Amino acid sequence: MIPNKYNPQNVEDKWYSYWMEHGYFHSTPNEKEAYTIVIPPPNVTGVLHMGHMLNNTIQDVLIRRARLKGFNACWVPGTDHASIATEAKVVAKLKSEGIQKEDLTRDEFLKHAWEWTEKHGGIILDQLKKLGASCDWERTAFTMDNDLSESVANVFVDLYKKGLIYRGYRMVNWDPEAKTTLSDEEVEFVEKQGNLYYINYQIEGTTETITVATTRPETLLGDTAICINPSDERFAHLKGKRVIVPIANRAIPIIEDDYVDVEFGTGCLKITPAHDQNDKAIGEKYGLEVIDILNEDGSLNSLGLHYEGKDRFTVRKEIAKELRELGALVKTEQHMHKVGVSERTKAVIEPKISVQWFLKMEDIVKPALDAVLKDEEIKLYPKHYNNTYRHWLENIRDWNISRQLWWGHQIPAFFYGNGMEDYVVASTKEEALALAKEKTKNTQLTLDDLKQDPDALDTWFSSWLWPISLFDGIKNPDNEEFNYYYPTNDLVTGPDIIFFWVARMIFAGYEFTDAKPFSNVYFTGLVRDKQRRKMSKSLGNSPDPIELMQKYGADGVRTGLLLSAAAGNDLLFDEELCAQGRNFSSKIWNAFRLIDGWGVSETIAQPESSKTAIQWYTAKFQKALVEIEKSFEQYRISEALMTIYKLIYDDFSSWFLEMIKPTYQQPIDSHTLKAAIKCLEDNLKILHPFMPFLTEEIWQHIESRTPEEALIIATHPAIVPFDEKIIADFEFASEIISGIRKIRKEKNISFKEIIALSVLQNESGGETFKTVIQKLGNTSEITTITEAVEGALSFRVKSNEYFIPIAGSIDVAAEKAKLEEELKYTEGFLKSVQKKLSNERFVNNAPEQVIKNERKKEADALAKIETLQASIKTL
RNA sequence: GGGCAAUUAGCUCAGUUGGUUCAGAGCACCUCGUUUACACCGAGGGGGUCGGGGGUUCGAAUCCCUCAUUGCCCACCA
Repeated sequence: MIPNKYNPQNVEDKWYSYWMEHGYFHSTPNEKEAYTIVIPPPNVTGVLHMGHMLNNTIQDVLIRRARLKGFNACWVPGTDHASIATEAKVVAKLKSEGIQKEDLTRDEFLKHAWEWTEKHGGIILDQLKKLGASCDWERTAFTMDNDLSESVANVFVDLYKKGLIYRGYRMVNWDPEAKTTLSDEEVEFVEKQGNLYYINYQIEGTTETITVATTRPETLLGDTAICINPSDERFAHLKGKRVIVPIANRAIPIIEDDYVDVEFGTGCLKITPAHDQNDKAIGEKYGLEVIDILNEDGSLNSLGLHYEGKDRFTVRKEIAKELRELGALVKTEQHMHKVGVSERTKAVIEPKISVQWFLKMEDIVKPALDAVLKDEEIKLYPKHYNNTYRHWLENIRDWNISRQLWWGHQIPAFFYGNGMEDYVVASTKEEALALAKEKTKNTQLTLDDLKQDPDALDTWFSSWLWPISLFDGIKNPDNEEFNYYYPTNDLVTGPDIIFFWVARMIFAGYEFTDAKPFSNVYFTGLVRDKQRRKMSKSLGNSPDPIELMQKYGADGVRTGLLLSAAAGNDLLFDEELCAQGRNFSSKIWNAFRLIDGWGVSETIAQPESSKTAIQWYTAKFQKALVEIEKSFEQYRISEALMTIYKLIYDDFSSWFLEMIKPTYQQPIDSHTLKAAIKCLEDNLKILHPFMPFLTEEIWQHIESRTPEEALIIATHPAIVPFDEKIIADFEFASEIISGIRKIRKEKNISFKEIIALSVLQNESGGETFKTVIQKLGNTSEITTITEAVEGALSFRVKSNEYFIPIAGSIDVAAEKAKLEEELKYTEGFLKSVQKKLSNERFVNNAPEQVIKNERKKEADALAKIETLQASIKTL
């Protein structure tokens, strides 16, 4: 009836459906305390990778544990529309069909995008089900759901009214590939080998030249000044003069500013306000003209003269060539520098001046700083992320929230005229009309006169509301669900989105709800391969999670991942880990089969050894429980799992079951069996968060249970006081058993052969386990003796000496050598202890307890030496 | 250029206020074992001068200084 091998494939789907069917994942507010997690929403069209596996396994462990501990556990799943990423995919797909985005209207494009979303969306959520994720699927959300979209619009309007959102003509990051602006956080810097070009500019009206060093010669067409340091003697005579821009043949002024570093390059800088952040600042300071020479796609416009229509990188090469031909290029040098690229498209970012929407950050971050750093309302794990967090918040700049994209939340600003200021901000077009009428005093305005800003909002401008908007806390802040589930408890995510998402959620929490969005943030590490390389599609080093789960079972993969996921460290993934997880499943399965196979007798008495075994395991289990609790408090989840792993593998299977195991084909007494099943069940409960499928399967095999008795909603074992002494005594006993086993092995004595054991006792230890030692060592009753046994094999535990007489001769010389070695070591040990004790300063300064311990060590060593010497003499 | 973290057994990591059990765990490795839950196993075993150097202390993996290496984050030097 019970299969020999545990087969996850047959079991996992069965239990997942069972749990779903009975609504165990679904949560509604009740009298219990809530425990809430919101999922970091994966990209709607994404597929599951190992990072998701780790992340969501941890969340599921936390949620399942909370459920067992009696909380009303609610894990809200969902997906993110991922503006840039999804739009890029749709554009690429259309392109492959010969359709250009530019040829479509916004509505047509969005129709394609929604089709794409519906086709690919949610795959990842189904994959999470395979993992066992116990999300409340009835709450599944999407950042572009109506409610969530309305929340975004409302928040925009609110911030605008508060004066925190403004429209500004600023230098922003331009992605020529995606043709949109990006926030500073979406730009990453990569080191690239480039050239430093030394270019001569002729001083107007002379033949003299001045040399400028630049990495971007193509921007020379947009130059509107040359800048020198006012204290630079070399150029003193050029002050107030003008230079001719090569190729463009325009005259531009030479200006002076301290900003210029005399040491770098030629000490002379060309100023292109349209294409460089610093140049723009200088340009504004000196009222310089702005000449923007680039198109949206990074090609040159008509101001690029004969280079019009050519890409900026092509122009860079060609312009260098032309300058060389003109004799204006003095030299080029290789130059390593950091180049900003788009986090999404990897295109080199172009600084560009344009009118965009910004969110003022200065005030909004204030409560978020204290919440984490001062009040510890929100705790980050590992804690050192506090530093990163602080640094970012203290140096934050205004957030550019507008994107020149269609896929996303369209900005709720409506233009009624062509002027910069001819707009109103409102969450609906109707409200906008009313506002516009009021503002313009023009009652003739109609809806058709209003044109909504075509831009969409940054994706993160919706996800920062996630923990709030999921419970409708923006539009309807007093609703029951929001009051019940919010603030959420734990957030599990990667440190790579600490700025994008985590920090901004904290801002939003305090700004819109006056409360923290969550209490704890657990940052997982990155999943890498064995060689520490990041997992990536291009390297092909990322295993398919679904295949892994088919091979090792979801429980096996979960366990494998978590076993090596030390808190806050990167995880070096190795398929071997999953094998370890699967082996652990088998081990538990077999332990269950053993117990299940025992016949039971109501009449036979409970052996002493079994009684002891149960007392001991009960204590041991409690001790583990305390450790596990502590590990969870610190989010050391891998340590908690390891504690359970060792408890079940070593203490339960290797020791406990062997202690109580009846002789072959004999029944077990009913007391012991009952207790053993109770122990097994407790094991299943604490393991369930990690290995939900296997544990539920065994749980239901043990006896038939009603849906109300399912393991997933069972009651977690409580921590109660336990007997420390019996645990210590077992340690002693286990050393005796090991000693016996070692001798059996060395001398090739079969385990079936009963041996006699006697002890020369100097200290107590292992007494409680007398019958256990007999059973597991297969020895006769242990006799206490007063003199060493001649011609017997011996071993020592602490200062006790144990003897096993064996038939036939023993190798006296070898035994003697062994004993002498042990003696030598003990004498050395004694010497070091005595040296310590004879040091007056040690005796005077060390705490009493420490000295007492040293004295005990000394006494033990002396006793041991005595027994060793006696044994050697006997030989 | 600034900041943070790490460096302990072949690998991945524990090591809480310096002092029993402080040199540990899991995996890997070696030996033996087809014993009646499990070879996806059992029993036993080997393996580290705690990155280098210096200092504080009776005592340092643990505290201080310094150097080295690695990783991460941040920063407008053309």
